[in-house]
Amino acid sequence: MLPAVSELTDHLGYWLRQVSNHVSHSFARRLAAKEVTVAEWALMRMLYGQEPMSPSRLADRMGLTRGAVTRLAGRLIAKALVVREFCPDDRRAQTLGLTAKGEAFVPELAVLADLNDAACFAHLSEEERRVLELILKGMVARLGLTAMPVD
Amino acid sequence: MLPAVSELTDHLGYWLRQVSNHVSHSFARRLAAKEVTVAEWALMRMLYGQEPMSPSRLADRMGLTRGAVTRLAGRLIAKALVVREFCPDDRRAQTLGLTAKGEAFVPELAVLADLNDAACFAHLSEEERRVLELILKGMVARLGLTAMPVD
DNA sequence: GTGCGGTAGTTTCCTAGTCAATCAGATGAG
DNA sequence: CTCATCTGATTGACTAGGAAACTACCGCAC
Repeated sequence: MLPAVSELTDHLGYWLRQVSNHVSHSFARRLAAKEVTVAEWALMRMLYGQEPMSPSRLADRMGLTRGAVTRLAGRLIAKALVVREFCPDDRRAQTLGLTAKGEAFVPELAVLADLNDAACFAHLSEEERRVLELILKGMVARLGLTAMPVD
Repeated sequence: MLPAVSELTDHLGYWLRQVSNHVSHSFARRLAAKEVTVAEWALMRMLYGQEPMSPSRLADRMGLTRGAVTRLAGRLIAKALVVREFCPDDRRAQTLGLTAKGEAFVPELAVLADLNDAACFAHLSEEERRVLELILKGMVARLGLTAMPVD
């Protein structure tokens, strides 16, 4: 007889992951129609309405390594959505900002984010949404999470 | 003046992802101490206490492609945690099952899963946990999710 | 001014997925 | 029978990220 072992479904983490994955994949599919990935969206949204920002700062905020941001920024620059600018006063440093094209694109993508969230949580009652938000925000505060999740 | 655009933090999906990522990464770190990845754990847990099962079936249940399962199984076979057996009646087909070593390992890893879940949700009240579970399970049912989340 | 430690960004190598092409074997229509 | 078609598994090409080594540069102690 095998030792009894907890079921995967005994864990809240299991259900959380299941739902979170669904929401993210659903969003990824919507973004794909505009040929944008979730990470690209996240970076662009970070820059929207902000002063241009260093890759390191973006890496911190997005919870990515600097290497990942180098590559991600490279892809966005190739699409002419982001510009890299070198700092005159510190020749190591650079700054990333949205191009006009990128800036015009963000509101369009934000609509998809709104739609996705609305669709995914549509069947929850107002009360359920409120409670879920409270619990999740409470956990983030308690766990001391600061970086924005990309993966 | 730029068009106003919803904040990332306006979306429930944002908070969900943040928490879900934390829980998963925390679990991944625990598993790493035993040199196991989350995907490896998931596959082993699928096989525990079951008849050996085809890679295709595992792929369906885990929400991975068959190609991914081929590779994942390869890694577990290399660690002698899983065995591949060829079906005598259909020479295309095979079946994956736990080795004795793999079977003995699962309960040990299940403890880590329990610990992780307990730690991550420790500060929620009994009531909050109950409500969270209800909401998440309701969403899974509503969204018709069946595959187990791995990524 | 020289050199040393720290910092900014890049690059290389690795892991782990996907998708699509492929191979081998089963199966059924004629 | 036999051949087209379907199915199970594998493989190759590609994507995206992490870790750590590497490059270039700043700034400070002396």
